[in-house]
Amino acid sequence: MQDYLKELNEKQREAVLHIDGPLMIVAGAGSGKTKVLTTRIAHLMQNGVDSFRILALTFTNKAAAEMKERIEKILGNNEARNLFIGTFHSVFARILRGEAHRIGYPNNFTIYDSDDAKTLLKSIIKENQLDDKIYKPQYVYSRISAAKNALMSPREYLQDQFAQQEDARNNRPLIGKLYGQYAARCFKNGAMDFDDLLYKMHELLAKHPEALAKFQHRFRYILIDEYQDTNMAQYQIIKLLGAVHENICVVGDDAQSIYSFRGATIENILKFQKDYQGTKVVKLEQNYRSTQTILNAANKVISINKNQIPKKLWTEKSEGEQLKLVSTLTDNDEGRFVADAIAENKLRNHYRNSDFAILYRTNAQSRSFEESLRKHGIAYRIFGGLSFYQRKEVKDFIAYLRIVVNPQDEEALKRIINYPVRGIGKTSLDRLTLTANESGKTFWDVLQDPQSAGLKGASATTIESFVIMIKSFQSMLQKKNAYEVAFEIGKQTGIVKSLHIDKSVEGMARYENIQELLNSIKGYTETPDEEGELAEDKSLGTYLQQITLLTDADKNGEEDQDVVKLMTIHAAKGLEFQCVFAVGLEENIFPSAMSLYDRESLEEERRLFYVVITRARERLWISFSKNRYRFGSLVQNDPSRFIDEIPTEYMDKAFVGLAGARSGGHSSDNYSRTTFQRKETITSSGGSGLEVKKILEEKKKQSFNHVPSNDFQASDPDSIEEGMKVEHQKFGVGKIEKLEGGSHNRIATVEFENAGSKKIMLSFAKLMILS
DNA sequence: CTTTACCCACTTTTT
DNA sequence: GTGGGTAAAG
Repeated sequence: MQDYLKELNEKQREAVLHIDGPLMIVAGAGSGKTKVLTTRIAHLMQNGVDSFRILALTFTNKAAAEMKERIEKILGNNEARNLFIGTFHSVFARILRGEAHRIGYPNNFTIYDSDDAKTLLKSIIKENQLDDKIYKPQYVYSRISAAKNALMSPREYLQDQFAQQEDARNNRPLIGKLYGQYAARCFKNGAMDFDDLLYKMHELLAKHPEALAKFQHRFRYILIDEYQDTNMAQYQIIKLLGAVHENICVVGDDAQSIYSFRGATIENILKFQKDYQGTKVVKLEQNYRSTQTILNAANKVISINKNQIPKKLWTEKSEGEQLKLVSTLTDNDEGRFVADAIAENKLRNHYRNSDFAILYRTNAQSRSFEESLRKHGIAYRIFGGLSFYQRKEVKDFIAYLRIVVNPQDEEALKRIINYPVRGIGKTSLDRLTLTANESGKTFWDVLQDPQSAGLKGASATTIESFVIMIKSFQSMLQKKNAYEVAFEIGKQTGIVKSLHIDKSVEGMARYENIQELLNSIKGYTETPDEEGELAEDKSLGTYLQQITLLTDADKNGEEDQDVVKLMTIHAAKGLEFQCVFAVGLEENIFPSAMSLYDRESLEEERRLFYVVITRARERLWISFSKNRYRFGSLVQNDPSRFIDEIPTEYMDKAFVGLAGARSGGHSSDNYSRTTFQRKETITSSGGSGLEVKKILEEKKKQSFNHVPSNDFQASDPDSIEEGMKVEHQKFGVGKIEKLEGGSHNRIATVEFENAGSKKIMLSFAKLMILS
């Protein structure tokens, strides 16, 4: 038996050894899914399958890169380079780059990211003289996206009763019309949006038998990661590609399906067996990641969902620590708690920064953690959010490159026609657009002849010189490489110079970003071609298509840095960490306010909760805050309903204070209540930075740094009386000032020597009577 | 045509 | 708190 097979358990081996015919692997969280996938590919190659004939599709560039790397390791040679591994979007973009002419697109088509798409939609909405408060670009875009993901053309959309009714009911009956105009404009601009990469790929295969045959032949073995996240379009493409040989292997976990908002449907995983007769099904249920306790909690939570493939994760690992439930008064306190806990656990349990992850529901929640980590001097990195290539200055610069490659690209043109300011204003622009739309010419064509749009004098001449400049860049492309052209653009437009002069903090950051962009182009042009890449070249066009599909999370090379990682739960899927902070567990945030009204989306939120729990190997904190700033004003939320779904036996509630008490009535479960509230003393005191720091340090001491005495033992709460001297595990020594309330929820006001005055619920707090 | 000053809507999650 | 869009002033 080959070495690589010895490292697998029985089930995993079963999956790897299956070579021909459809295979579905139901892989629970942490069950070694990537290992199986990579080992199976290596095994195929060991058994004589040509590496050029294997296609593996993932959802993130990172997952693809990791797979490639691991296969290389198993094989110990360069054969893995020939594999076709990538995201759905990047693989299809690459294929379309070679085949686009068949469907009437230029091969150097532009890829619109969602910003470009929304900008274009906005102008179309305006042109139709519709109110963009009713026809919100975002909303229209998501409707169009849904249509494309369901492989519905504009014409079909207009004929589809369900879609029409839906739009009529929402008082937006013209979406179908907008969809048609949008698609036409994209086509005219030589541009595809993200969804088009799937939609057009399907069109290519469905309408062009010779192309279909070519790729059916080329890809003898197809593997798909995260199958539960595929949508209709992806499903149909795979079906077409695999129709002849049916050597399709899908890996998925219905419990981790969290992308239905993007058109993903669990249906795909559920109907796989029906579509492919004789599918072999392998279930991977042994978890190699988390402790027993974490797994128990996760199993319990997910069992509440109705729709799922039954499975039960188990582990040989030890029980481990309880989950720690934390409540704080404000979001800033939450940030401080997490930073404190990281500092403490690094010392006490010898963790490194990189062992920690802070995972939240929305990107906007990162702020308080950034602040507190910075104050503690703990290195961190935020993943997600705005990608480098989406920053304004970078996009502006890239717009020039886009024009040079594809002058039909109207969005890019409009973006930079007056950047830097050269005196082509709104009035001229409107005229040009109007003329272009009326004559059916492209925007670029109209620019060639500004007089035809009724422009004369200064505006006409500036446009003429703009066109000449762009044309000179285009001709440069013949003789010079991408980097040299980009450099010239930066120089001749004056962009680089003007950013260099700007000495404000933002200005300097922008300058650096442009330099980084130039460096990245340089790096790209100078890296030699990889062997076996299909239709791969080092042109500017390829570069542009690639970077549009890049996310911030994909930035490589910085992975081994010892930093705390901050990201959304979505972004954390597929990753694991020793210690995880699941933060912001509050109603309206997690579960999100948008998901509260139907079972389906609430179950998806619960799967998201399942995902965050199962990211943790050893320790897991779950935190919520009573108050939180949103849009600059304070809002209050109840603790998330999901907290109640974890059995109390798995939870340590030592960090839950009065601050977390429910205000609503549906509390079924009491949290232990050691008081954990602190008054905000430093908010707007206007003191110097140094003073603020001092106060912060003082506060830190007060709240966490008391080490309980060795013989600490909680006394019977009923025997506590006013005036007694007591010790608290966290707050230290204090004196009982006052007792209130009845026998079951007596509240004591305690004056602590170091921590100030606290209100404490006696039935839950652990106090030891000293005298 | 460009700059400035206010106003508002904005927060799910991403290739 | 922010960023983008609009209206009025320069």
